[in-house]
Amino acid sequence: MASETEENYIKAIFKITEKNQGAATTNAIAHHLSTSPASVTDMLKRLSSKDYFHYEKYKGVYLTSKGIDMATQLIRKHRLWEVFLVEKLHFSWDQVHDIAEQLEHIDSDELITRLDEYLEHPKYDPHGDPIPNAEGKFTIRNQVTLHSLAKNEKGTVVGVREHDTPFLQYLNQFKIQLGTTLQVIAHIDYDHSMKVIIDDEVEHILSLKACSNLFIKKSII
Amino acid sequence: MASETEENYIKAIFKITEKNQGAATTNAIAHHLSTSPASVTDMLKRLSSKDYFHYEKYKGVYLTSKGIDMATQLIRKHRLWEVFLVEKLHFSWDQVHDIAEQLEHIDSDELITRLDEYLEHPKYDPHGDPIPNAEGKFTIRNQVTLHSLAKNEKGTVVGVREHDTPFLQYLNQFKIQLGTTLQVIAHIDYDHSMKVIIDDEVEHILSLKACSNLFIKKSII
DNA sequence: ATATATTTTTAAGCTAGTCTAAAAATGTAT
DNA sequence: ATACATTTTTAGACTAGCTTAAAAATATAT
Repeated sequence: MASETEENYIKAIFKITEKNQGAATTNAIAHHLSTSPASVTDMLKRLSSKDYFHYEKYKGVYLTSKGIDMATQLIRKHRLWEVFLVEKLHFSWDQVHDIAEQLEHIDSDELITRLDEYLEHPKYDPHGDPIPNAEGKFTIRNQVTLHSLAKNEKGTVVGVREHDTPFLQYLNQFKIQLGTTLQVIAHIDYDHSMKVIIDDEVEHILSLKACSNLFIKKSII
Repeated sequence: MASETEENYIKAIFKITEKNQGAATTNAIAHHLSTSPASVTDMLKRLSSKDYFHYEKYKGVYLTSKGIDMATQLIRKHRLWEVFLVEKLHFSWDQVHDIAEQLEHIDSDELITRLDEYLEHPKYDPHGDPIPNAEGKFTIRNQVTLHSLAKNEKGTVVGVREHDTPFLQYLNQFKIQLGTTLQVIAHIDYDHSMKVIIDDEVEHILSLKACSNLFIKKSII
């Protein structure tokens, strides 16, 4: 059985390669796990016998299918727990990450099977991220960033790119959550911010940063 | 923050002293945690600076009120998770111990507060053990062992002394669970087993061992 | 009270995971 | 192509937690 640390390394490598296309570098892993590059090198060497990834000195690392499987199951567990925390225990979407980070390491297949069933097989977590099924398959969805919408185009919030508390609380403040409808009033050239109507009611200006981190499903108008 | 190992030591000491009246010995702790006596001595020495217990060479160990608080909170978390697993995820009472053993180490006060509320503040876990409230107070109940009931006396199953799977499955086989009513037909002198009527329907013979591990709330007849 | 058995502690050493500091390799700019 | 900057690896050392084997202390039986 893999240790918690081991699992965190595999998940970090998965997330980095997913974002960067190409091998996960020592520095990137160290940064992701808030540890030193020396510790990472050390760990990569020690774990490379377990066939979760290929490691060659100075070349970074990429997961084998065994490693991808493990990472996918961890993501499944993390996201199911997040659904539980929000849907059943009424946490808000900015409070659940750290707790799910612990819960994802609980070791019981039966538990996850039953939790998934209890939650009625959710396809997306409270941030709109897809939850892989027991076979590791993600449900892909048509989505674009708010920023890419043209003037007058309309859509529904289906996800957020970043999960950090400040961003989520910024959205809370505008009452923007999953399912909120947004319509573009204007692109402001000066700073690339956008004027939008939220839920057909109030008008607000959202920053470039916020607009590129909001995932939207376009409405057919 | 206390490590998982540390928490397990404190809980072990609590359970041993609770059962034995008096200090928890090195051997007893080692046995409880399936580790060597040498490891225990080592750990007791290292942890004794943290004020969870008093330690004197060759004298065993007993918890301070700080240690008792920690143990009580751990027991609270364990038992609340067991209720969740049985009530919400429909595990049976013989399947939940190992999973709760992991879940009890999740570190979040808010999580436990909300879980307790979600479960509607249960007073007892699926084995009939009392769940301490947030202040650490246990709800005591009038109970006796089945073995102590006299001929013709009647009562309701409210708890089990041992939680091991074989015993719980032995009870499943007779459809004995929390709430089941039992009436004593006869004490059998030869081996101290008992003849009982289960839920006013079927008659069975239960062994001495089983009878001393079943907690009963007597009915007023 | 002495011998024997049991319990506890000490000593030495192992693994997982971490660190800092220095050395080596790689990448980049002129 | 050389010099400089960055990244990665190596080396040595630390902590938490564990082990076995032997020594010391305590308990028990005659």
